[in-house]
Amino acid sequence: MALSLSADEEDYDSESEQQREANRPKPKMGTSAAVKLPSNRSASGARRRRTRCRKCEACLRTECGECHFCKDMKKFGGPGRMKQSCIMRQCIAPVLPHTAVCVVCGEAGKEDTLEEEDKFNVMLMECSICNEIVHPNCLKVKEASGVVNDELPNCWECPKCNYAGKTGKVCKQKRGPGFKYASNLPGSLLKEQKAVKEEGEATSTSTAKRKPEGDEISRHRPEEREPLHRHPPVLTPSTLPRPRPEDKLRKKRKLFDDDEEEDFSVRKKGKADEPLFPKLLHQIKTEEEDQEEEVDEEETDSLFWRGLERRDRLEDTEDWAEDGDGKDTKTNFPRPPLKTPVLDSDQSHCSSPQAGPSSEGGSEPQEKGPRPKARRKRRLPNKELSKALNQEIQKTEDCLANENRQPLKVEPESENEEPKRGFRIGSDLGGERPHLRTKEMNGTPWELRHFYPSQITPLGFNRSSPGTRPLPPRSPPKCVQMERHVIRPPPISPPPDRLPLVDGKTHAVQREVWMKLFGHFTHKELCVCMRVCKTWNRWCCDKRLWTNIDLNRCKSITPLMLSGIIRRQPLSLDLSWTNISKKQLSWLINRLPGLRVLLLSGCSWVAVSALCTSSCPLLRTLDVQWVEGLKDAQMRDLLSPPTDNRPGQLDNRCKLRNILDLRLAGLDITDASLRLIIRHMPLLSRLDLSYCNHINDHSVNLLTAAGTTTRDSLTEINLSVCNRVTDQSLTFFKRCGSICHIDLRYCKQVTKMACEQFIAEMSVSVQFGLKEDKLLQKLS
DNA sequence: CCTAACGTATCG
DNA sequence: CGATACGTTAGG
Repeated sequence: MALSLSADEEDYDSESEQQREANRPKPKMGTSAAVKLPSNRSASGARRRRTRCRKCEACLRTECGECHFCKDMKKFGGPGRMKQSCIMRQCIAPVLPHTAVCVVCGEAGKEDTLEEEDKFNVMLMECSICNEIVHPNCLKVKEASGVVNDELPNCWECPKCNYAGKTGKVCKQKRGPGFKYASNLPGSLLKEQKAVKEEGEATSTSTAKRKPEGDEISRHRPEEREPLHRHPPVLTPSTLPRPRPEDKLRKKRKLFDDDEEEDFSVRKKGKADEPLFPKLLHQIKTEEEDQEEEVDEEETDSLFWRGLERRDRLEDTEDWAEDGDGKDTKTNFPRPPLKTPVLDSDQSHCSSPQAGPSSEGGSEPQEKGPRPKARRKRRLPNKELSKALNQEIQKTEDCLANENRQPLKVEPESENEEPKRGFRIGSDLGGERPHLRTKEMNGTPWELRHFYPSQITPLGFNRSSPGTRPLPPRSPPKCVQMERHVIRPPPISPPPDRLPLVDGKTHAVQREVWMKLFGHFTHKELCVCMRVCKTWNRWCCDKRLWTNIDLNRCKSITPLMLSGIIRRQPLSLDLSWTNISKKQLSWLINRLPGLRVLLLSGCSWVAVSALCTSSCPLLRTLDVQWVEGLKDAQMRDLLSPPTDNRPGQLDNRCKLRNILDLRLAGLDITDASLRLIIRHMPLLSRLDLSYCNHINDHSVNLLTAAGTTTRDSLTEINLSVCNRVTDQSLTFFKRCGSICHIDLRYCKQVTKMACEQFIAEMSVSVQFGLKEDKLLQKLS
C-alpha cells in the first residue's frame, strides 16, 4: 500500500508539489495552456473541461434572450464576443465530457454497467485537487479515502490528495472543476461568495447570520417608524429632508457593508472552533436521515422566508430557520430536525419528473465500496441532491412569469405550463390581487403592509415622509451576504397536480383548487403552508402567489432572500428602505428580466446605481424617492443610454425607456433631469415630483411643452410640497391631453382660486374636480 | 466542418 | 475587482 501510494505520488505529482499546494495554480501561461489534452493530463494540473449535462432544468430551457450573455449573442443581435451561455441555462451539474477516460486504465466510465450499489467504483471520478480522472477502482491507494463532492457529478477529492492532506486548503480554494456559479455574471455575488469560502468555508452560515442586524438599528433609531405616521405638511419643505446627522450613519452602514473585519468577528463568535474544516461539518451533516433532509430541503425556502418575516418582528432569530438551504449551503449545522407538521408522507412522491444531473457522481454506496472509501462531502448523495435540486427548481417553475419569458420568441416550454391567464396581471400595479392586499393590510406586521396604502394615507406620502429618513438598516455582514449560492433558474416543469397522502392515495382536491385557497393567504401564511409538505411547498411557490414581493424596510437582505426572490420571479419588488447593496441589486436585476415594478425608495444611490449597468427593459414602475445622493448627475447616469456603443453591442435606447410610473419625490433634481426624463421616457404616465424643491413652473412648462411626449402621456402628476410651483403651472397643465390627476397640495404658491379656474376652463372638454385642497382630479 | 460555451487571461 | 475577450474544447 504504502508502496503504491508513493509510486502514485511520484507518478502524478512529480512536477511541483509545492506549487500545487500553494493554491494549486493552474499553470498560467496564456489562454491556450488552459486545458491540455488527455495525453498530457496524466501529469496532473490540466483539467478536462466539463460540459452540460443536458438534462437539468437549466439545460432544457431555451435562452432567455434578456440576460447579459444572451444579449451578447449574435442571434440576439449582439457581437458574440462573450461566448457565454444564457444565465438561465447555466447547467446545474456540468458533467465530464464523453471522451473522458480513466487516467489509469484509459477506459471510460462504466457506471451504466452496474447496479446502483457498485457504480461508484467504476464510474469516472475527477479529483478537484489534482484534476485526475480515475475509476476509484483503479486507484492503488486503498487506505486513504476519497471525499466525494456531491455538488458536482463525478467529482471528488481523490484518496491521494486527501491522504496528502490537501483537502482543506483546496477545499477553501475551489469548489471543484467545472463548477460554475455563473461566475462570469456581471454583478455576481459569486466571487465574493467564493472569497468568503476562502476565508473560512466551515463557518456556520447560521451562526454567522445571527442577528447582526437589528440591535443597532433599534438602538440608533427608535423612531424609525415615526415618519410613516407623520404628515408631510408638518415638515415644511424648507426644512426638507437631507437630515445630515444620518449621513454619518449611512457612512457607518456602508462601512459595515464593506468591512471584512466585522464579518470575521461575527463569524468567530458563531463558530470559533475549526472554522476551516468544512469536512467536519459535512460529516456531521451526513449523520442525518435523508428523508429528513429532504424535508429540510423543501422547507428551507419557506423557512427562510419565515425567518425573514420573523426577523422583522423579533430579534431572536433562530438560526435554523434560515440557514438551511441545503442545496445552496454547503455549511450547515445540525439543527433541531424539523418535523413537518402534517402530510409528511408525500415527500417521496413528488420527485422531479425531469431528470437531474446526468451522472450520479458518487452515489449511494458511500461507505460501502470496499475499496476507496469515499466519505460524503455533502449531506446528500448526489442522486438525492439532484432530485432536490430539481425539486427546488420546480418550485420556482411557476414563478417564472409568462411575461418573463423573453419577448423575442415564443417559448416552447409552454406545454409544461398550465394556463395561468386568469391570474395574469393586467397592469403593473394591478399585480397585487386585491384580496391579498387587504389581507396583508390586516393581518401582517407593519413591515409588510405599511407600503401599500399610498392611496390611503394623506398625500400618499406615507412611505416617504421627508422629515426623518428612516435609516435603512445596515447590511448583514459579508459572511452572510456572500453565502454561496448556486444560480438556479426557475424551473420549467409543473408541480404535481394532486397531493399525495400517507396511504398512497391522493387528496381529492386538486392543485388549482388549493391554489385558489392559497391565493387568500398572506405571504407569511404561505410560508407556513410551505412547511407542510413538499407538494404544498411547491404549490406555494407558484409565481402567481408572489407577483409582488415586499421587503420594504427589511432589516437585511441576505443571499437567501435574493435567491428566494429569483425563484419566485416576482413582477413587483419592493426593496424600499432596505440596505441592499449595489452588488446585490444588480445581481437581482440581472436575474429578474421580467420585473415590472421596482421600488427602491430610501435606498442609497450607490445601490440604486446598479440600474445604470443593468437593463430591465420591462420595468414600468420605478420608485427612487428619497434616494440619498440622487441628483441630476446621477439621474443622467440612470437615464442615459449605455455608454458602450460599439457596433452591434447594445441598443442605444434608454435602459428605462418603458417606464410608466416614476417616483422621484424628495430628490434634489432640476430641469436638467426633467429634460432627460422627457427625452428618454416616452411612455411616462405617472410622475411623482413631490418634495422636489427645485421643481418650478418652468419644469412644468418643460413637461407640457409642445413636442414632448410627456405632454400627452402624462396622466398623473404629483407636485405636492413643491413650493416653487405657482398658479402658472396650472395653465401649463391645460395642454396635457391625458392628464387626470394633478396634485398640488401644500404648494404654497398655488391658490385655490387658480384651481377652480382650471376646473372651470377645463370643463369644456374634461370635467375636473377638487378632491382635496389643491388636488385636482378628473371626474368620470 | 459547425456552433456552443468553458475557463482563464486581460482589460478598465 | 468586476467585466469583457477569446482560445480552445465538446458535441453534433
